[in-house]
Amino acid sequence: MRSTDGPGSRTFTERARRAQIVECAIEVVAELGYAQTSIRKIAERVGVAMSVVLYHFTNKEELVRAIVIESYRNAVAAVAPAIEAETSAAGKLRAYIRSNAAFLQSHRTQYAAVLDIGLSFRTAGGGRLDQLEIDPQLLGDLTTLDLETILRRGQENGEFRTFDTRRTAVAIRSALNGAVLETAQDTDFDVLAYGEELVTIFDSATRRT
Amino acid sequence: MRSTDGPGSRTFTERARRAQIVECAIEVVAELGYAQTSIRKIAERVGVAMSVVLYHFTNKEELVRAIVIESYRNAVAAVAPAIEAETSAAGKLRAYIRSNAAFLQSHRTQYAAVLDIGLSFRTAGGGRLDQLEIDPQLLGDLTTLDLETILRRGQENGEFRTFDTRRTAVAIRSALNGAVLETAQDTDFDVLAYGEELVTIFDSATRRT
Amino acid sequence: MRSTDGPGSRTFTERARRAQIVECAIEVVAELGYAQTSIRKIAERVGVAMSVVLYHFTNKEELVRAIVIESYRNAVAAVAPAIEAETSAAGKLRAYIRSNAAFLQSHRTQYAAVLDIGLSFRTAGGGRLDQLEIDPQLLGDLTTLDLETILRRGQENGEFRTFDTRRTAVAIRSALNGAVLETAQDTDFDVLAYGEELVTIFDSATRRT
Amino acid sequence: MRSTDGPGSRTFTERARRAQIVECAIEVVAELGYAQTSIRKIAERVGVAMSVVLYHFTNKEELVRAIVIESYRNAVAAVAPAIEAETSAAGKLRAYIRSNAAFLQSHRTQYAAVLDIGLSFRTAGGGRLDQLEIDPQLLGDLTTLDLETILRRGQENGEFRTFDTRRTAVAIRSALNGAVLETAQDTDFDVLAYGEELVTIFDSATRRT
DNA sequence: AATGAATGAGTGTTCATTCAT
DNA sequence: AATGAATGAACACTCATTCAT
Repeated sequence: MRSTDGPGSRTFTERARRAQIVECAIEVVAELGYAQTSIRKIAERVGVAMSVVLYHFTNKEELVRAIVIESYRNAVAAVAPAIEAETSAAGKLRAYIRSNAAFLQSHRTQYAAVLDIGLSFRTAGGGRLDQLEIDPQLLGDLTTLDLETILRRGQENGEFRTFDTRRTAVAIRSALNGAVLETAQDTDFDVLAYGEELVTIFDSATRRT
Repeated sequence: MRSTDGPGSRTFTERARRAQIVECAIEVVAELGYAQTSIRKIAERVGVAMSVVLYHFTNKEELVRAIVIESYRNAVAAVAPAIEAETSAAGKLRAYIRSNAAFLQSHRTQYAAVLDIGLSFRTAGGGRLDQLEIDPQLLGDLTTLDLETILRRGQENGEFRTFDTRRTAVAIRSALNGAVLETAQDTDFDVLAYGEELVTIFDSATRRT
Repeated sequence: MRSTDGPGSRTFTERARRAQIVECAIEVVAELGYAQTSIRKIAERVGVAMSVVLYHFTNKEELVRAIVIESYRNAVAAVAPAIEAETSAAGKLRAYIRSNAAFLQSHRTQYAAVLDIGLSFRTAGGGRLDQLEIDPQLLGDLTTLDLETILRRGQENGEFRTFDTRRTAVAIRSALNGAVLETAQDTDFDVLAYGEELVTIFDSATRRT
Repeated sequence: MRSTDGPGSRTFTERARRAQIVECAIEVVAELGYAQTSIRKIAERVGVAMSVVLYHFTNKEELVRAIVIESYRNAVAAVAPAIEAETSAAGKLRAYIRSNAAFLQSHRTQYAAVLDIGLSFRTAGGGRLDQLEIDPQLLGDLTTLDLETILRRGQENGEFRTFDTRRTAVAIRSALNGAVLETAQDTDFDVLAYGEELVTIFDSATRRT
């Protein structure tokens, strides 16, 4: 079993088990928080021995990597089409925010888990999630999803006014992430309405006056 | 030593040690993340035996509570005057964002630690940080700091247009918090400039058109 | 390893290890007293890492439960046949005392350990041994062993005179337990002779005059 | 402060504090059990700092010794007069059992505590309570209280029949101790009635037929 | 492909004891 | 006479990881 190889190198059974474990791991993290999640608890939910999880993933780090990749791909699959369906930069920005909010609401569990991992995870050396060095190929084509690119194109074609794209992109992503934390504390928080609020806010912040 | 008493009931030595421990704890959390922070590591940084920390704080929870209180008070002390110096709602909003950004830059470590605790901390019963039941008196007067109040007053006196104050407040706070995560990944991230960007964004999002 | 399952669900290795640990635990308790017994010390005697003990027993409470069950079963196996071999109530009473004394002498260590546990053990909630909620099935059929029943039957069939069965049963059991404490202080104490003395005492205390 | 000296070498204040600490210690042991009793908890009940307890007693062992002595003296004071009031050996035996039962009921707490200590306590070297080497002088004149002596004298003057005095004395004391354990489990247990039962039992076991 | 057994490092926490004041 | 501060040893327990089967 060589878990660093691509998915193609694995048998059907192996792929199925890995998927099952990743799925359960996401559930456990979402329920208990990453800090309280242990390999044993994940194995218990899957219904196998703890060592089975490590047989398929060698490392906890490896498992985390798999969770992140899987979640990213789900998010991309949900968000990308909506963005691609729009032609204008403003449309793409609105679609980005709305589809993220929608995905966040429908995949609340998964989103919360990944966000928690993103915040809590540290490598043995203390490094954060981005030190995980995930092969970009595994995440699919992210260009349409890159917020900064959307903003820059909007400026280039004159739809948007002048502002710092990097910082504005950070603001938008942070505001979206904030919804997850808010729902964690207040389960009645209306994420879709929040998304609309963000659309309004960033629309007026970006459009030519 | 009764850690539930007010600070006044403690000796000079005790107060000094507690302050020292809290300070080191903040550093450790900021460096390693809350999940990787242990009482032993904190004690090592202070240069005392682990049991000394527990002599002064009874609990890990007690220590966390002290960290949060200390940090909150610092933040309030840094942010409140700037807000109070402004009279208009728009001015208060700008002051809120700018002074938060400034504090965030100068107290990067502390802010990151508290944010991490706020995200990762769970009580023994699984409760989050707000279940910590901190005596509000210890945090000082927070009314001038309440973002939602600022927004509502601005709407009432006609400075701001109509929008949902709750959701907008969440967006502003989330955007500010996002800066912490961004600086964690990119130490060159210019927080003050980011603050200015947020001022512009939320100014145009709130002002009457 | 699921220690709540019956013994049948365990592998040979597991059963052997558990038995070995229980055996060593009894020795340590008998030697040092329950209060001074730690999992680490037990593990040391077994010759394994402390975590091995917890791998097999989950809890200290779980281990205590296993000790009690094991000892009880041994005692029942040693005492019950002698009682059942007798037909008269007086005969059963004599057999009860004698076989208990005999078992006590041959299993001095074990008996002392269980008695100590019975006296010192407290659950996390402060409950005593009887709060351990041991499945009665694991202890075997205890009806023939119930002292009060023996006494009552003897009264019903006219062998015994009138007396309070509950209180007399307590006296008999207490007197037997006392032998354990006595041997702990005086290793030369002749338990069998003590048993004969008790037989005489309680014979003359129960028989029709 | 020299705690090994007699009581005469202490000031009034010192003696008062010691008495207070011993009293509280007995209460704590009776409530929580000896194993759960710590010096800190005792100090808390007294209302002083933990170090005060150790200032007065140097050792935990020293404190235990004081508890045992104090309790013994109380018991002697309660039991001895009743025995001395009787002239016959049979009378003394009855008085011994009855006054012990009565003391046990009225000083349930204290008796339970001392019994618990007697069972749980071990010196640093693993020795039991009797290794504490308590100066017999501190306990007062115990000859009238010695059960074996009473039994032997009864045999010598022809009141009692022949039996082993040592073993019978053990049986009587064990039966009395059993009442403490029984009340610990069943608070409704009628100790005085139990005492009467023991009187009957050991009367018929000792008297000439 | 799966697993049971074992392990050592680590966790928070309690405790009796020492010592300077 | 009393105490606050500190400490190291011990405690039960959790965890990711290794390995033989």
